[in-house]
Amino acid sequence: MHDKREEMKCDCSIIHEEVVNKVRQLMPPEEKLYDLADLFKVFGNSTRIRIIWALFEAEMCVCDIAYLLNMSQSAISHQLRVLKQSRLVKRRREGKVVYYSLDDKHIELIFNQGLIHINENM
Amino acid sequence: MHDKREEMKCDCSIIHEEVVNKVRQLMPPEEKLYDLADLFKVFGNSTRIRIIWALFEAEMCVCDIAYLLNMSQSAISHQLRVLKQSRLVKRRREGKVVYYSLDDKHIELIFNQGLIHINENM
DNA sequence: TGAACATATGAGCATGCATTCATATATATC
DNA sequence: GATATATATGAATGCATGCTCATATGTTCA
Repeated sequence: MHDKREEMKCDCSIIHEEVVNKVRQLMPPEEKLYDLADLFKVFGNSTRIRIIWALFEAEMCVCDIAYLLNMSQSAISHQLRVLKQSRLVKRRREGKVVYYSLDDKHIELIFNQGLIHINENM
Repeated sequence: MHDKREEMKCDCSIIHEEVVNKVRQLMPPEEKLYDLADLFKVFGNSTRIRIIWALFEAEMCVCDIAYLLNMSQSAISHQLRVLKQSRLVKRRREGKVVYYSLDDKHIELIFNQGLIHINENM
């Protein structure tokens, strides 16, 4: 039997064990928090943010987006792939052209809350 | 006088100039979108997400958080620094111990929207 | 003052990620 | 089928970032 402390990565003594235990119970499952971080990771890039915001206003093809954001077609295409994999956008092919649009109703709410934060705190 | 196309980074012809112009007008200023991406970047890391969520439940010291998340004191301290710089947490010193708590009312709304997204889409 | 403890921080390292470049795929038109 | 155009994608590259390790700072107490 060895002391619990020896197993700990945190190299300090626990100070408020009761608080920690309470918090541990109240927190969402680890897995959810990892998923949440992954979602925000997608939003944490200005190119993707700008693509998403552009798609709030209208469905657009890859070329439109690249022109709008003044970036290469390839760069946009790579990022659209990321957004597609996160199921945030959907595509529709019409001949040679592929149109992208948003595939989620919550994004706008999340973004608007984010903007409120920014406008009040910076 | 040279063709507008030659200045473009996107190596394709524009297809829907009207749509692009409309969208350009409707989008928030570039700067806001960069700030928004920066905010989400902070949330896009599972350690920071877990710290923030823990602080929803109670004020805690660095040591508590490190123990709760089973991470080193140094790692937590570095991340608290990031959160502090983004004005998401505030600190209060009491002797040797520094207590951290949330410094923002919007975070919870943003996170809850994020969770709604995750729960419906995964 | 000096020892003990909580926290902060700089440097180094390893990994992740966004873009570019070259090229492949898909579709339409001749 | 051959060409042109829109999009997709793999590899390479350069930069950002999260953690560790060592150490500094700040505070208490003897």
